[in-house]
Amino acid sequence: MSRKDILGVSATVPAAPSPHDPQLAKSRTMPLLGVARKDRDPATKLTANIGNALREQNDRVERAEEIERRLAEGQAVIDLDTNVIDPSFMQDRMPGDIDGLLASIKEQGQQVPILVRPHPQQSGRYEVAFGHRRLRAVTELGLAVKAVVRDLTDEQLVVAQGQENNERQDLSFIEKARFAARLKERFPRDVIISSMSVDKGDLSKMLSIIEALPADLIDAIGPAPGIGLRSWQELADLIEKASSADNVLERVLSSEFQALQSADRFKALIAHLKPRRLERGLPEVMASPAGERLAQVKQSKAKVEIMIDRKATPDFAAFVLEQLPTLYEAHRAKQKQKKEA
DNA sequence: GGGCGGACGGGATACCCATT
DNA sequence: AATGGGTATCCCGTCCGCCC
Repeated sequence: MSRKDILGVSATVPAAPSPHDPQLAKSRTMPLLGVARKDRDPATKLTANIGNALREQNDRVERAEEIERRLAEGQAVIDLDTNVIDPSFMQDRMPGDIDGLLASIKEQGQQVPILVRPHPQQSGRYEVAFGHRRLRAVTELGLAVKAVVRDLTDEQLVVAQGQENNERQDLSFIEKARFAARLKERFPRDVIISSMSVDKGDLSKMLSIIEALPADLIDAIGPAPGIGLRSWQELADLIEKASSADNVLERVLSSEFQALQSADRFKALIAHLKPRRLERGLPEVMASPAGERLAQVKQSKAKVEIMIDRKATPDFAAFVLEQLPTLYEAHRAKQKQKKEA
């Protein structure tokens, strides 16, 4: 699968704009430090006694130049004060446990930088494209955060955020689905598909699940790692069919449910909502009058599956197959008789 | 009899395609 | 765009044969 290397920080294809890059040529202000570049012509140098204030200013210019040089080389990782960083306008992850991350950063420092962009409305501030959890951990530890700064459009920001999530693959299905639903409020489907690397069919299902399930119910269940599309779809179907007396949300918020892990909470809810085995119709297991297990029967709207255990009744399966055409003929004859009657 | 490793099957998910 | 369904793949539990 080919992905846009929007970050320009890929190990194999480093983004290294040329010095004539129009992007660089036009950036004569330095958003990283909020200062404008002063041309250091000889006349400036002659004012040797210009005082500490100007010297400090030039120091900042030097540092900004260094940062811009490293940015141009696609490898700039800078330390930023966490107070000047805002979360992405597009939240993706439900609040979760960051203890492991905290311990790792405490021991080894922040190994992987976060990606930020200059805040589109407030100069001197930044917005996170990805690395929200790392930012939280570093903030809790009271450290400066290592960050890569990129000028990103809204679209690029969410694509970057989505791609990072996909590469980590630790976002649960429902978190991805919610992220997709949030993206849908602002972006066309093709942007969402490219951001999240999802199939359009799956995207459609994700969005319908989010529409079908009350937001507070999803919050109460939590991220439910390991629970995928089909399970959530099953829940949405069950919720739709649930009687009004069945106060599902209340049930999930009960202390009994909340004591469980998120995924177990989900499973418990499914078990709670699933109709008990039907009294009517064919039994799940067909048995002979003597109690011998003959076959297992699964029924759905579209089909009936009969599974015969070859070990238990070795010749029975072959016999049934052999008899099917005869049975069908008998069935047709019966239908014919009914019509004529 | 107990322990171990490979084969196997079932369940769940991801990916994909066809149809409406 | 929505929906339904098929296939591939992975994971996990169970079974079975082999060895000690």
